[in-house]
Amino acid sequence: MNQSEPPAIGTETVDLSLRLLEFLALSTAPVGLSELARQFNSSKATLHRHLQTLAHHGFVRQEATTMRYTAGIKLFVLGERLRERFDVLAVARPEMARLRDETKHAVTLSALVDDQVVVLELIQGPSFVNFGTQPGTVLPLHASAHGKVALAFGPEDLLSRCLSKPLKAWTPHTVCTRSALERAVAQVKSRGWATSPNQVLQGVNGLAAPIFSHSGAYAGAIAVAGTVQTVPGSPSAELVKALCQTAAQISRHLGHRGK
Amino acid sequence: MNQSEPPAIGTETVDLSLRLLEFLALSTAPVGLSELARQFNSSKATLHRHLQTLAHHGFVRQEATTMRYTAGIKLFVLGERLRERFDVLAVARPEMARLRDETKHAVTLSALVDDQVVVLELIQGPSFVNFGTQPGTVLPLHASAHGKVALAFGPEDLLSRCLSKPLKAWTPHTVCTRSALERAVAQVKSRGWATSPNQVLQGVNGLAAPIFSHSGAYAGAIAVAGTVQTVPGSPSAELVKALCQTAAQISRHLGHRGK
DNA sequence: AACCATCGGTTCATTAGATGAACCATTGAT
DNA sequence: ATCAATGGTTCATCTAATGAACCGATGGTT
Repeated sequence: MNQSEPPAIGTETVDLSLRLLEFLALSTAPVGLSELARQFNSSKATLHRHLQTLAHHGFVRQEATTMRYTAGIKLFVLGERLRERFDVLAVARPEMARLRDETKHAVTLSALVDDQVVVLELIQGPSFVNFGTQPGTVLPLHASAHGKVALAFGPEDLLSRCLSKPLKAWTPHTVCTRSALERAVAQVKSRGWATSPNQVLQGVNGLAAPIFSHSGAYAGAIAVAGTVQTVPGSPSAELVKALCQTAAQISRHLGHRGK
Repeated sequence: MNQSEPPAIGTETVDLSLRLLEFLALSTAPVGLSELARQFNSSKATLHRHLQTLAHHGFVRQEATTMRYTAGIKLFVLGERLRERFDVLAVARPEMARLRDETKHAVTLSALVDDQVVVLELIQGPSFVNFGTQPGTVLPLHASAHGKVALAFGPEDLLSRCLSKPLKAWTPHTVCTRSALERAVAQVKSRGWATSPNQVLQGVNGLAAPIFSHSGAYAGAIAVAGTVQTVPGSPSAELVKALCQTAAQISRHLGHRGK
């Protein structure tokens, strides 16, 4: 991440600040000035000024006691604002809650943003085990149920673009050969839903179905999540039906007409 | 926001980019390059380069069709990461869900970050009316139930700092004189909970109670929200009890000992 | 068709301003 | 007492951010 420094598109100064901001947002613990200077092999003076600016805008905050730096609350506040912009969310939420009550599973909603599958909402299951992916998570296209639905029903060229990059094997069971993925996507396309048993994490599974907008374009997906016991790789007809009906209902609310 | 340009702390270039980013995040519609150049009375070339850099990092994205700019998904992704850092949230969530089921009201959780009351989580009520403040919202200290709890149980000097700035009257009923607020906070302190009927919005009310961490420090507050009919300014003893017991339970989970 | 006013984007000479080596003042461990 | 850290600051140097002027497209208006 450091010694290469190949591209640095646009304004270099801003580039540094953004890398700095992202670094702090992803660090779990507060980081000191010198440590940061080392990480970015830049001078302390430079980073100090950058941090000042970031802090002045609330993007970064400095712990009063240790003088170390953390990401600030502004990032969270602005991020939440953005979420609202995905109008799928507003119409999907009540339906997701109903599906949760009906199936007793956690329900997640994803959308495709810049070729990335992003989790927008998680409705927790009634049990106390905290299943499901947190909002903001970016899911792999080839291994998650959400991702495979996106590949099947999203933009035409998404699959080819996905195949142009190496497919990471998250578990020994992850499908990561070109032909196997193509077959899997074809299956998803024909039956209208996707599962991903043991694909990203041993023992967990997702069952996802697509949502379409008024124009017929792919708008996202909803999924129920659980263990391979509760949500098997070959799920019960009732569960599939409940999921697909909810997805269809959301699509209808978005103005999608007919099958 | 433009012609004054008084301070510009730290690196000026970064300052511009951050203002740009925030502007885009708060705009509801995509904005064009020229429009942005006008807003920031800066040249198109400059803004273009800034936008390039922001886009390269995913903080900004350009609509393919209109060429206009919007805030990107990165802001949301990073923001969600931040939320996890507030460990109150993880332990509070199941308790909040229970309180919701028990009281049939929406339940919100707030924390104090840099003297700001920020809503971290909203558990929707069972009804379909979408009450409660969305996560990411910043609440006023003097007018919200969350805020008054923070004033009563948060840092010592918070009240004085709050009083040093003018108190905005959100409604005709908003308490915004120094003495009235001091009295209100004293009352909250003595009885352990706060309400805010008609304080920020006519007809709505909140009922909040504090959460304390293992060290005894103020960790945040939970509140139920509703109309003044369902959550009256003088709420029923049962409702207060349910709220306070839940808050105490969360405090206990955080390691808080005794009263 | 010709016109004009936009739009997003690019070029390049000028100089503002970002940079880092060297510098404090503290702190804590040895 | 020493030493190596820490966060923070200063200032001369020269990188690199800047904006006027430019291009090619687009879309109304006349």
